[in-house]
Amino acid sequence: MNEKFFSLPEEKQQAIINAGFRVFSQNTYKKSPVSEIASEAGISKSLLFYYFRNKKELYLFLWEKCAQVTIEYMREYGCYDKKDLFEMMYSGMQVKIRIMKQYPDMGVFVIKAFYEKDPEVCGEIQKSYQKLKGLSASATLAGIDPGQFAEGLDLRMMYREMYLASEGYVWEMVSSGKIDADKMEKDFTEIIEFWKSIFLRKGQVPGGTAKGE
Amino acid sequence: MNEKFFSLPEEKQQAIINAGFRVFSQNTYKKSPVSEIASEAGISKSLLFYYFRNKKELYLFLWEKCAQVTIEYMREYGCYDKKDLFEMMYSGMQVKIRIMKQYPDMGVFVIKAFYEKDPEVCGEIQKSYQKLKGLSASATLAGIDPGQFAEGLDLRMMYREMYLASEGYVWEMVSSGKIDADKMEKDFTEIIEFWKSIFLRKGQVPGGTAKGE
DNA sequence: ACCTCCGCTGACCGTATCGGTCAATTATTA
DNA sequence: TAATAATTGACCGATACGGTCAGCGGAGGT
Repeated sequence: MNEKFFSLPEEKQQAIINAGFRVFSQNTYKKSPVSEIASEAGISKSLLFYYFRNKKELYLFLWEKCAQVTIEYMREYGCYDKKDLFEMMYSGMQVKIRIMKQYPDMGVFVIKAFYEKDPEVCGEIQKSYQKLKGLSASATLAGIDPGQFAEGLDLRMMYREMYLASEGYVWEMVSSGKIDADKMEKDFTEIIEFWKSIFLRKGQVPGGTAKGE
Repeated sequence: MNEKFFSLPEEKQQAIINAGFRVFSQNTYKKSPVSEIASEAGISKSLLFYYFRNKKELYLFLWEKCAQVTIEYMREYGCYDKKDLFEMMYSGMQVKIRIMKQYPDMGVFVIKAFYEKDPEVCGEIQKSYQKLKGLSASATLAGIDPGQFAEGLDLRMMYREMYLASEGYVWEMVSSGKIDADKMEKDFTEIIEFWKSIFLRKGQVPGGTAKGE
């Protein structure tokens, strides 16, 4: 691809990227018109072909952008070095919110790309996915003090429950069409407070876990 | 549409319907080729145009099929007259499993159709949706005995939590590509048991709620 | 044997759209 | 103003689309 793309003003780059995410996430690879991406980004089709040699290159660039962005934000929000489970869930959700705010259609694009069947791209997609595999969520319960939780609580199920509920929440947001980052943050802290109220051992010093609020 | 469609063998009807769901759920209305639907259903394009006058009629038929199927199964599984909250969640999930089993792509089709922008169909979609509105989930917590739950539990949040987790679960299943009804049933009863263990008041007669197992 | 109905198809049509190119036009810089 | 870079509209060949239609082949009636 043409390196001059990166010297474009940030907003223009994002406009192009987001247009790509939108169109590719709404159609199959083959049925996604480059012209639609261009016009949605506010540039001509010719210019888009000036930055990216062809459709495939654009598509693969977007795919790699997803990985890059995810890793970058997870590092930025300190997802890798959280000790407290609730803090971990919280910063994980913050990353999702942050990404959805900046690239609203990235999430859907990722799964569509992952299951894309078109032989023109599916090979490269799968290959590049193998490289990233180890970095996946796979949040370990290791290193978490079990003593803080209510007696007899099944920790594995608790984690699964929290994971599913947060997935359900972003799914609800995604499919509702509109993304309100503030509301999401508010909703999710409420959910986390609820989790604390039901999962943590009763009779603890209030606010004694993590940073509290 | 041609009424002869309904005198087709059930399996052929379903093949056509599922092919429609698949193709329309993967592309925009305009970019969804009728020919692809036909070939996936194992019939010729001409025959498909024999049953449905045009693309729009096929699309709208599929849309109404969603409502019909949902209502039918919710009635069949007694979703409307469950007193116990966990039983309600359970039968609700059973309906989803049942539908996903028979029409794997219906769920995605519904939301895609709902947000379809194409002026050729979006008017009709919205109009017919208004008619169904009242029937939506909107599961009421009224009629549920609050005494059975743990002290100080926020019932509204509990319900929201359960709802989100189950949404998250079906989302996980849908996006994983493969649908294993047995596994889903097993997973979900496990989740419900977990809910009971954390939400119900402690020291109750074991198995005293609902039908237990 | 012939006719007729009917489920079903392949070939076809006019049009629209697609990926990609390129010469030309405009903005930028020196 | 000259040279260079950014940006575009028009264009091309190929293909895919929605929809039509004449006709095939088999089942039954006579």
